[in-house]
Amino acid sequence: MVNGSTRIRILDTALDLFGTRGVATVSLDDIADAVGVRKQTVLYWFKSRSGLIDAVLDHAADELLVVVEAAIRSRGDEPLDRVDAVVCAVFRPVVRRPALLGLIREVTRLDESHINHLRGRLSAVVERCVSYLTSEMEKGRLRTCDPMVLAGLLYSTVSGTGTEPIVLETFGWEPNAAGLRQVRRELRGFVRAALQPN
Amino acid sequence: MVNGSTRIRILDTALDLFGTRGVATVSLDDIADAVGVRKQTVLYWFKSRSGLIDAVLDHAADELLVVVEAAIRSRGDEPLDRVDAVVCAVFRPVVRRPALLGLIREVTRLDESHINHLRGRLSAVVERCVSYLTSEMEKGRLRTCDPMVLAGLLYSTVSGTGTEPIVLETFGWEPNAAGLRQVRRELRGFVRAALQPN
DNA sequence: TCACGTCTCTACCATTTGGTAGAGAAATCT
DNA sequence: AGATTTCTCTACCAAATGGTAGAGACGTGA
Repeated sequence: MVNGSTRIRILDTALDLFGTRGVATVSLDDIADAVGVRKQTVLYWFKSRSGLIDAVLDHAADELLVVVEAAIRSRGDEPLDRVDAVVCAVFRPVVRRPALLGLIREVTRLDESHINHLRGRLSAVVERCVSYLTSEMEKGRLRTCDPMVLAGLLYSTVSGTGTEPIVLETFGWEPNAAGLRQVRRELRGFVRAALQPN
Repeated sequence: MVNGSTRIRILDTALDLFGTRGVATVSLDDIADAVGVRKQTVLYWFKSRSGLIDAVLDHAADELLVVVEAAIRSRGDEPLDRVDAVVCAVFRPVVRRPALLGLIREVTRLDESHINHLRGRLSAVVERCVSYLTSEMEKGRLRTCDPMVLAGLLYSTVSGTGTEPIVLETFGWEPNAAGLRQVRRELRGFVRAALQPN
């Protein structure tokens, strides 16, 4: 019988640490300590630090894909509603699992092999989003612009909002449940306004 | 006479490395090598790594403040134009000095003392922006919403777009001069649409 | 019972890191 | 000229890091 529990606990803990503190600042010892195990146990389950990183990225991509796919299918025909659903879906981990988006954002700091690894996992959703935006623009139901860059802008806005509480605090925001609801409300309004057909 | 040249070269190089590769992944040796000097020379000019980080943050804040202040004053009365000018101003370093925004974004990965240091340097502009947005909303010349959170959203959108070329590439974007102009055009349109009074 | 695979451990290693101590060259001041 | 300050260097060091080697505990199937 394969004992998955230790492996999964390592994966979960690593995701949290990588996502909140940044991949580069987290050592194998940090992860092992947090799990309550020795570093060599981590290296038993994952053959190197680099292998662990890839596994954690997979883990994160899985979580994110499930969430997004569900949201894309959820609501009716109107594109503004559908984008809104995706925004809400992506924002949910901000509350429930702050490390998730933080980890995705780490992509800029990883080296090429890890970047390509993650890209491979996410490219399907990305393409779906872009082609969806394209078709809705052609129907005149979204503000006309470059759908590819628009997708990037949407990503930046949502992920930035979710991963940079410190910046929001600088703007005077208070990090609590009410504050988060407020941010989500404004985020939805912002995106809706930005996409409104003209 | 104080020889500023070595000090300044260290500061500039450190800003570039910290901003592009992330503060945590850059060692004093990396910086020294890039400057063409020994690590101990770096430690002569800055009493510790932490001190260097603060100095680099100051350096970055200075550059950014000049740019933003000029833009705020530049254009006429219409708030959409003025915000547009600031967006363009902040986007300029993306081309000219990509590390600058990247470094500011590193704030989430720094420890509290550095965060507060940077906050102190930027709080004045931040407050000005928020109170400007507030007053224009009251006059009905911007879409009404929470100005504080809006400022954060604008920051996220612009900085994310500028600092995550890798993500944009995943969306199919090509990183060259034409691509950057395209991104800037879309960014301006996006922000304008999002702020349009309703 | 015995062999085998699973799982975590102790012990160790080479490399890299931030940082200290202090020497020596060169410019500047008296 | 002699003294002092400015600047960069060589030579170290202790701690932390990713990784290897291999032992021991444990359960399972033959």
